[in-house]
Amino acid sequence: MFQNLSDRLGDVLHKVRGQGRITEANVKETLREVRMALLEADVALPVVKTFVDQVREKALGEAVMKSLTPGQALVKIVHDELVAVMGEANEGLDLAAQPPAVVMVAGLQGSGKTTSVAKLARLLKERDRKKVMVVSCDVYRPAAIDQLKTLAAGVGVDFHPSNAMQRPVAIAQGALEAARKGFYDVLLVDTAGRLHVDEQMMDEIRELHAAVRPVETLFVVDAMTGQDAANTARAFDQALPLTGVILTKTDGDARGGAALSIRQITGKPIKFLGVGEKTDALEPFHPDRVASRILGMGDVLSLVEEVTQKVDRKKAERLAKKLQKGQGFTLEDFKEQMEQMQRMGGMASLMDKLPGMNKVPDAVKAQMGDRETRRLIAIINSMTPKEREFPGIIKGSRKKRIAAGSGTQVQDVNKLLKQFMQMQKMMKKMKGGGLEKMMRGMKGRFPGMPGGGLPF
RNA sequence: CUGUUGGUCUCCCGCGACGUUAGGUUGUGAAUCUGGUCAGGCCCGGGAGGGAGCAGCCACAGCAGCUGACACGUGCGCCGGGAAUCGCUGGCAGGGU
Repeated sequence: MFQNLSDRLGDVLHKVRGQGRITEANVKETLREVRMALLEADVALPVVKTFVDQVREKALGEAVMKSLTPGQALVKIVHDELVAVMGEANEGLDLAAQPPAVVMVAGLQGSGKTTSVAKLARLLKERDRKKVMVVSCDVYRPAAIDQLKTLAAGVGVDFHPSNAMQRPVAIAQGALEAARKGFYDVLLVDTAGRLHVDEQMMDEIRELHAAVRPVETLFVVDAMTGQDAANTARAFDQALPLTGVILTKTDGDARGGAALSIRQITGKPIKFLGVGEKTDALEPFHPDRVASRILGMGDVLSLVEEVTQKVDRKKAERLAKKLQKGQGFTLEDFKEQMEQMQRMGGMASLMDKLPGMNKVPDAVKAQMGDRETRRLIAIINSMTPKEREFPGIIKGSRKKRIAAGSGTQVQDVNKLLKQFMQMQKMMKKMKGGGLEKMMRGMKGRFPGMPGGGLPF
């Protein structure tokens, strides 16, 4: 995400990073380029202006000039300013109200409201252990209600039925009543997409808002609309008291203008980022982490959070214990590891968050990416349990069977076995160290990885 | 010597015992050369869709254990019934010397 912006800023700052001395002239030059980069990223002009001014003021202060590594200091200032622009700290949802806490979403057509509702429902259910109900008040778009119903079933939250013949306000009130009776913690209200110039529709949503009195009113907006996102948000805010923003489709947004502009223009915090199509692709918005990511410094914090959330603890522990007991690391374990990696969104999203990785060309990323991993998993899937346990028995005719069954070549099977042997050797070395040591070992190996420790 | 009556021997029938088999049942269950269903991966197709198919699962073959016939078998039983025999052996009755 934010690939272009990240590249541009990365280049600019790379130049100054190593410099031992910083003059007013090259600060000016640098800032000019930063400004260009931001404008190209479709960041709103006033935001760019204040941003650059702020950076200049601080950069010319004594702290930077006297610093032993002025380049580094400058980077830090840019980083801090980015954070400031985006709103300092992460703001979560405030659900402290008398349950059921109502959360309403609003936004333009096609911005991703319904999907965001589903994602949010899942997050609240899985991370915060809330009892969640969702309801759709979209009586205009065909099948909108069914869509939410399907999504709700997919993420395992309750859906309050409604149909296109009802009035939105009536639906919302009915749902609220049901949520109260069912002792739900949270009621998520999906609304129809609308334009802020459509008076009739804006009246409707005002009415809706008044009827359910949500504790959170989130504006859902497509990141790819750039600074326009900020403008529409502001327009909506004039009609409704928004409490925050969900920025969607950030995975496809190379520029980042929306993320950087919204806070400044509207004064509303971005609360979540939609980072993909699947229902687990919703991240809380942490300005500092996003700033780090933009500057190519990696977002190890998010990565760690994600790992702890998605790696199956029990399985990992079982594996660690098994290794400690000195039992072999089998193909089955190997497969499990790869599957976990897949669950984290594959290598691509993983590397997106690692420091220094944004210099790796996309082609390489793709190559070591999911496809290959999926094939490896497929190969192991074609083996019998015995073969997974004792790969030594896999000889010619077995290889032939496995290759045919998994749609690969015998060479691929050989390659996998070889990689597995290496992995096994590595595991043996780490025996006794437990999970932490294993993780540490892997982390150390990551940057120079191709051809190295991990099988990709 | 004759008659008679047992045992033995021989044969038949029954019962039993033992063995075997059909069947039942439980477990196990072929990497691939068994069937079904086929995740994943693969192939064809622009797509809609198709196709081959590994692992798994289910089943079947196989194997093992238990059970085991109103089915078959038995150098078996000193078990019952019958026939036959008078070869061997015992009892009883009558006659002769």
